Amino acid sequence: MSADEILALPPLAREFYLRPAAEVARDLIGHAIVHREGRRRVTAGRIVEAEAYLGLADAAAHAYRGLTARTRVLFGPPGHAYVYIIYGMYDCLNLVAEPEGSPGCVLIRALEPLAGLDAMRIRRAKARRVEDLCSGPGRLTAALGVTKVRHYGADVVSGALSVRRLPLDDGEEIAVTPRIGIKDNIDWPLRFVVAGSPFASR
DNA sequence: CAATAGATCATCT
DNA sequence: GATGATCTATTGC
Repeated sequence: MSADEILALPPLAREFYLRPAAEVARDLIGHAIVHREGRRRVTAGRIVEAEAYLGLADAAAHAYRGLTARTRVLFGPPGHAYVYIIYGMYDCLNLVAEPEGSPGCVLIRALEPLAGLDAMRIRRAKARRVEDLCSGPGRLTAALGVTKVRHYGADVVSGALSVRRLPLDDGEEIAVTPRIGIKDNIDWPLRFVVAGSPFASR
């Protein structure tokens, strides 16, 4: 897809995020994450994998232990980016859902690259195949140039980092599984993936 | 192939 | 001071 085509897609409205996190996570599958860096430079990918984190009711969620300096934006209004660093090295991108005060969110786990593949290959020099560019939470942020310092709290409805409307292809199905890499509530079915997508993480 | 170790630091106890 | 919503390289079958 060309940068112009991507930028012509309408952003998802704030009301989209104003629902339970699990619902938002499921409906987010297929839509595009777009990072506009400067006038013509665009990196973008289609969400093929996402997980819901339920906040105060979910021991696996960062917000479970309440409001801290790190989790501040989770408790704020929906449609914003919650970016955190994991294992001292990797930035992970979440989208805040649910009304202000209710800290549900959606972790973006994998993208299918759509635009700016050249920039992605430079930032992810170790990835040999296209399928490896964005197939993991730490990978997609590296590929898109999303970081905590630049994007913590960013408004994804109107800002340089946005989520835009892109329908699922005919025949595509969404599979539901337990979440990955957590220790609590490991059986909750809150991970959503485009069934059979080669761009999902393991 | 699968299993595992090492990298590296913000965050919370 | 311990612990991660991870990724990569390496070892061993």
